[in-house]
Amino acid sequence: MAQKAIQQKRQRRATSYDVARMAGVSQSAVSRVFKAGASASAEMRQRVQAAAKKVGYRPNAIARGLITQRSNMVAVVISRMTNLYYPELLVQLTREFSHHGIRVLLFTLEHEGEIDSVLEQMLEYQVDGIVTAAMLSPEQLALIHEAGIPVALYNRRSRDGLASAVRCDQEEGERWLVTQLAEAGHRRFAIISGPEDSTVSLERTSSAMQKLAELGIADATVVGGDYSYESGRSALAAIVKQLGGPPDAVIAANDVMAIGCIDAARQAFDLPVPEALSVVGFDGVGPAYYAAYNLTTVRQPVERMTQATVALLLERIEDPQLPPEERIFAGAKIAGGSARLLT
Amino acid sequence: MAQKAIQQKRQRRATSYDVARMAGVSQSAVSRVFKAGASASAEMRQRVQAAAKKVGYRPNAIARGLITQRSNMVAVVISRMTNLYYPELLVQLTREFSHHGIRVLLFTLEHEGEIDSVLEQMLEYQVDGIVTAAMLSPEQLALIHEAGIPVALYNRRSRDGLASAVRCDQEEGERWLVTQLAEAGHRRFAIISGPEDSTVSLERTSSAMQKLAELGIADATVVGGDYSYESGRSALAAIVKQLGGPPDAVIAANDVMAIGCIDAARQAFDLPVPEALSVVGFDGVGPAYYAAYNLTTVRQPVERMTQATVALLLERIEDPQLPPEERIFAGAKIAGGSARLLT
DNA sequence: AACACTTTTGCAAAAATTTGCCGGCGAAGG
DNA sequence: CCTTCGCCGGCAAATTTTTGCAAAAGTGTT
Repeated sequence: MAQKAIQQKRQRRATSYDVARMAGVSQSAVSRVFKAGASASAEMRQRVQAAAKKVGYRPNAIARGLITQRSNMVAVVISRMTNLYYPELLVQLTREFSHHGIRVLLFTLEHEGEIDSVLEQMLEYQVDGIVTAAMLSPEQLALIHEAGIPVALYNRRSRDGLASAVRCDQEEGERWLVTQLAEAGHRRFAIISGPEDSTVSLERTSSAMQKLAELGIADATVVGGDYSYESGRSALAAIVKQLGGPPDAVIAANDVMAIGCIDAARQAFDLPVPEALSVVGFDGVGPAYYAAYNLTTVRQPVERMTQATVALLLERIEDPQLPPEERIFAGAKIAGGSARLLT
Repeated sequence: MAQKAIQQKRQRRATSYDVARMAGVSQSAVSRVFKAGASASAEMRQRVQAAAKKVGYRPNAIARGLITQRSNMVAVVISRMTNLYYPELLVQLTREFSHHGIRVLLFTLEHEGEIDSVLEQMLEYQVDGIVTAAMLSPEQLALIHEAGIPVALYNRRSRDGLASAVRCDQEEGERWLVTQLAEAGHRRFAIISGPEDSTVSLERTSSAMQKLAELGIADATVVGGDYSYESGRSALAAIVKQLGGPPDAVIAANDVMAIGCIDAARQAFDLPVPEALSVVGFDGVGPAYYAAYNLTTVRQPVERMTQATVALLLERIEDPQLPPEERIFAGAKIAGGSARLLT
């Protein structure tokens, strides 16, 4: 009743032992040949590499991770929104990390509640570090800190100094936008905010309002959006309704809503932009530069920010004693054409 | 000369042994408690879980992967373009995989050459499967197949039957677009293609040309683009120059170039769209629906496609004997308003 | 040839799990 | 009371590497 051939379910991958046997050396010799700075004679190197090529040997990163206590993986956590508004972020992060021999384990968040399970998973996988563009609670940060894993927050403030942070100076950006608008004579302002649970949106809107107040403009109308195009459109309708007419300027918490607002102004309200209504955004995403919008906005220097994120995290992986650090980048001020400005 | 305190560089994580000692059971008992369907008495389960919580124990996925020969990770390979044009893809893939207890190891490609090193890395990390939205050469596919790792191609044809594939029926989509345009009376056609090394673009343009030929329209002008907004703009200029005037309709290989083309038409050439020029795209990305463009296009059913991708791959991870499969999804036909169509 | 070196290489332990096997134990059946 | 059965839990092997230690081999100097 013997089976014709016992089909191995998955052919065994060649291990360093196989290579060693074939090359007539010890297993540790094989290991040393594949380890960068280890000592091995030219001849042995030769023999081992030949044998390795023949059997298609490749060191097993999992086993290496187990013994060295370094997985060479970092976790990157993004939310749906993050990816939608900075599609480049992931590509750049991944590329930058890979230049340093680090792989990216990706986690995405749909709802806030998911984060605990995601956190659990990251820790199980022994990631060497964590980059997060989503909100972590102080408890969660503490848990990670406890585990001795360095964290870099992307576009979030590090409240309790347990994590490094890289962010764009949104306050300065909003102040610039408001100042420019005010100097050009705009008086009736409306603000379209982002989702309530977005700290990014909160910071942008409150910075704008603060600057408005400083300039003696206190009665800006605020309506809530959710960062989406559609919400930018409907926000303008809500604003017009509340004000009984169009404002002079709309400050949107991101570019996509600003674009929605512009489309609504032109289409639904017959308000030419910027002649009858100025609209400004924030981010500097691709569509902001489309000729139809040519947005007045502040662009985040995503590339420099990701580089800083990676650098900060790698330093702290090398030396866990290093204290957290915060790096703030000025946004690029884009005058654009969606707002009437002086000069 | 003794140091005050030997600072441990990274506090040792608790292992199953620690938990076992604390709970007064064997290490294998701990393992069984954390393994889903394993037998363990209620009392022991209790004790172990209490001890685990106390010391903050978490199973080590790396060690587990080593012994079970399953990393529970899949590699996802995207290129810069992929991410820029389907920012949702990654989020959805990751979410879908995570529902099945699988983590995503992300690899991004900048240049074609990188893929060999990336491939090497994926194999070293013992991924259970691979999803790629970038081109793999037959040799590379063969190499992966050799290693016994199932592959799912996203929006690519599986040429030699070594990999499963999920794709959008671009041919049918382009034929629909061309037919609609022709029936509405357009005669002078221009095509903006994508990058030369994009199989996606190649398929789209050649399908469109083929259908044009079928309808007796043979002399469509083709100019090359690179999928970018800017290239859509300049492509229109090139077309007008070549034709000595505007065509009746432009078929762009993707939405972003279609948008660039529309902006160029309106701004640089004073051609109202769709009155003086019809423009169609492909993909159904976010900006395509902005009121300023309201693109006539074919939308890829990204969500259903990612679900199919994940399902296909998981099946083949469970049972490597399963033959590759190809799943083709019809695109959603969006009549839009950037082209003059009948009805 | 003896000595003091350095470089190379093998041995074996260690990393944290999973899992086959087997013994113990209580319950059920005869 | 003795078997039989099933469940539970311990033992120990296995997974693939890295690396400290020590032996071996090589180099150069007197």
